[in-house]
Amino acid sequence: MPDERTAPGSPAPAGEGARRRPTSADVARRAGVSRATVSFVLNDNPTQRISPATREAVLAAAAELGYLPSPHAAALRSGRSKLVLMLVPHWASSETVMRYLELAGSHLAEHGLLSVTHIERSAPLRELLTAVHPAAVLSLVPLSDEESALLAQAGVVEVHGYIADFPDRTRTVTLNQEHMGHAQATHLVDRGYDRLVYVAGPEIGHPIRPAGRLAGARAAADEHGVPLEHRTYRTEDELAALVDAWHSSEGRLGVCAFDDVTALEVLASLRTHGVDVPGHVGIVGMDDIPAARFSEPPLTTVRPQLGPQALAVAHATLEALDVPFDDTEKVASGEMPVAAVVQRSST
Amino acid sequence: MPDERTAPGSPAPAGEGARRRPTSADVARRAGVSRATVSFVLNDNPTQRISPATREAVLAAAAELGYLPSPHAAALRSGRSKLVLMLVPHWASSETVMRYLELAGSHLAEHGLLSVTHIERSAPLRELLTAVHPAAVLSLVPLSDEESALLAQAGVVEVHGYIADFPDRTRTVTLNQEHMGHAQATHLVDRGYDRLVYVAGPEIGHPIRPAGRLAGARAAADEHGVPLEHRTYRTEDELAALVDAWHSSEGRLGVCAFDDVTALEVLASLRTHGVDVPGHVGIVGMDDIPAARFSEPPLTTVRPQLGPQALAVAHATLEALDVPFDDTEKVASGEMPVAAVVQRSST
DNA sequence: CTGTTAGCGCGTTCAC
DNA sequence: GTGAACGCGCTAACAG
Repeated sequence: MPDERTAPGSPAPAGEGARRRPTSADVARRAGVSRATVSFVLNDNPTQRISPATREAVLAAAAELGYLPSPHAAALRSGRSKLVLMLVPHWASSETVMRYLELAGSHLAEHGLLSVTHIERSAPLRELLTAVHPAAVLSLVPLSDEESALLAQAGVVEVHGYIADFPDRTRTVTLNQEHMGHAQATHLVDRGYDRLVYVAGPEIGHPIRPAGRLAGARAAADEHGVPLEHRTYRTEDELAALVDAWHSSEGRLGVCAFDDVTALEVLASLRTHGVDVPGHVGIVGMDDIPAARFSEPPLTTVRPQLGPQALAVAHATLEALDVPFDDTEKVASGEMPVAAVVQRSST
Repeated sequence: MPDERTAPGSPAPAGEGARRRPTSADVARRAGVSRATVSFVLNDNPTQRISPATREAVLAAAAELGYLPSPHAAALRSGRSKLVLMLVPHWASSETVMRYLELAGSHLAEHGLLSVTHIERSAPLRELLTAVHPAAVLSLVPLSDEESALLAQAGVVEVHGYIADFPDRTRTVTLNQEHMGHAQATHLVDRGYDRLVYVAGPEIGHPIRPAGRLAGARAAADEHGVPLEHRTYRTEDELAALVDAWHSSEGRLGVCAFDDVTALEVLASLRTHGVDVPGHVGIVGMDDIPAARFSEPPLTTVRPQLGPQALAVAHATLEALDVPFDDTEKVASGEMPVAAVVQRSST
């Protein structure tokens, strides 16, 4: 690691777009008042009375200078920042997850909390905390004990908004995986499939295990007295073998796929083998990706309900930070309606 | 808004994880040295000689206390932060874009810059700058004049890493759209299609216009003396009409689709109409989404090369911040190899 | 009432 | 190796 500080190559680091940011002192000077007054006006401090005249003068000066209070100074003084840091594992940066974070971020913004996302991998948490000091960290996956300790020491509140089933910690909201499998299986049973299979392909680079979804599907199968098997495949050939067996089986088989991409792969194999879909075999995916609409036949799928989840995690964050919020619409994290079947053909 | 501060529900808001963060003064006390010494040791300040003994003492004390320097105090003092804020419009939070940001973030991290992402929509930039004061802002889309002015006033460097063709500003790196269309058209011509169509569907919620990609496709068509038409559809019926016309046309028609989802939709319609793909009509998508592998037939597509783009934008950022970097691998932004054809069947 | 002075919070850095 | 000042916004104590 060539640890050259200021390389000889760059002679004058000045000049850059680095114009000095106007400070409250600048505003005070321009308005002909003290810095304290500026602060009182700009923060609408109710413990102080300021004449409309000076008030106007200060606001005008601030506007003309394009004054922005320094987050550093403010946070340093008050000890609390308005920032929420969302931690996303790099394998989870999907569109769905991003929409989830966006929704949660909107809710937090309504309560004065700004949120930014860090896609983990580029730098360890310890280093990250060297650059930002958020009021809270919202993690989509469990944090290690070291990381938790780090946050505790830094006085940063820890909130968990899991996108998969992980062991609960304090302040945990989880996108319930059981519901997903349950919805898939129920849909298939309702459509008259009298035998179920839960299928997962090779997991490519993410640690979400089918266990939760499978358990949900199994529960639904049990409720209806329908048998359910669990199958996985690692290669195209293994998948072909599965499909082959299904082809020559009796009755109507319902397939719950781990996700839409898996479902599309299975569906492709079913086509290749000339299996009658949805007549002999029915299949349901999970996620409702755009491509699901255009397969042959179009894929039935289950869409996660991100709205309630996002709201719940936002509430958990607000609560942890002692920010008051209207809890009439508070969502019970245990009863979140996380999945709904999207009706399409294919079954 | 019921502005109750400490809700009756939570009796003792104390005890929270809010233990006071240890400061450099704490470390100094514990090590029996001055705060200045602590700073020198922890920053490996080369202008100061510290005896190994004190050095050890300081490091030990810091470790025992779990000391983390406050980013606020550091930034306040030094005037510069190590943070890069990436701005993503909410319509662009796709997997591809996230991978792009992740790659750029990794490069920046190698040079001591930490990056966080803000998905625009939840809060305006002005408010955001109230919570974080980054050294640079990296935006994926053009900023408004107000926003630019805001950043300039705040002394924040502005870098553009466009994911589509937008008018260039200073420090702009663009994921060249022409290359994409060019690659699609070239592939089709190479496969013997003697007539081309560029197709775009209804754009759903994003402002990326096909113009650049279309122009690239046209250029490729011209190079080979092949005619190219531009077609758009808004509804399924309009698409059906297009496909119908193609069905009864002469020769071999090559279709360049705006993106993979569009391609899959067109492909579905081609199937419905019984068009011979890839015999009579060939089609190429753009993006290489996972689902492309499982359509009927599997979709040929073009994958954007994010690596060079990410590297280029990271370099642009480092340059703007006067951070020295090894520019032997510097990428010329004008000549970025942004697209490569992924071989599949279908054509 | 209206506004000012002074000092804090924390890490960095200059001068001794 | 240390003392002290600094960067910037907030607010308790105080004066007009």
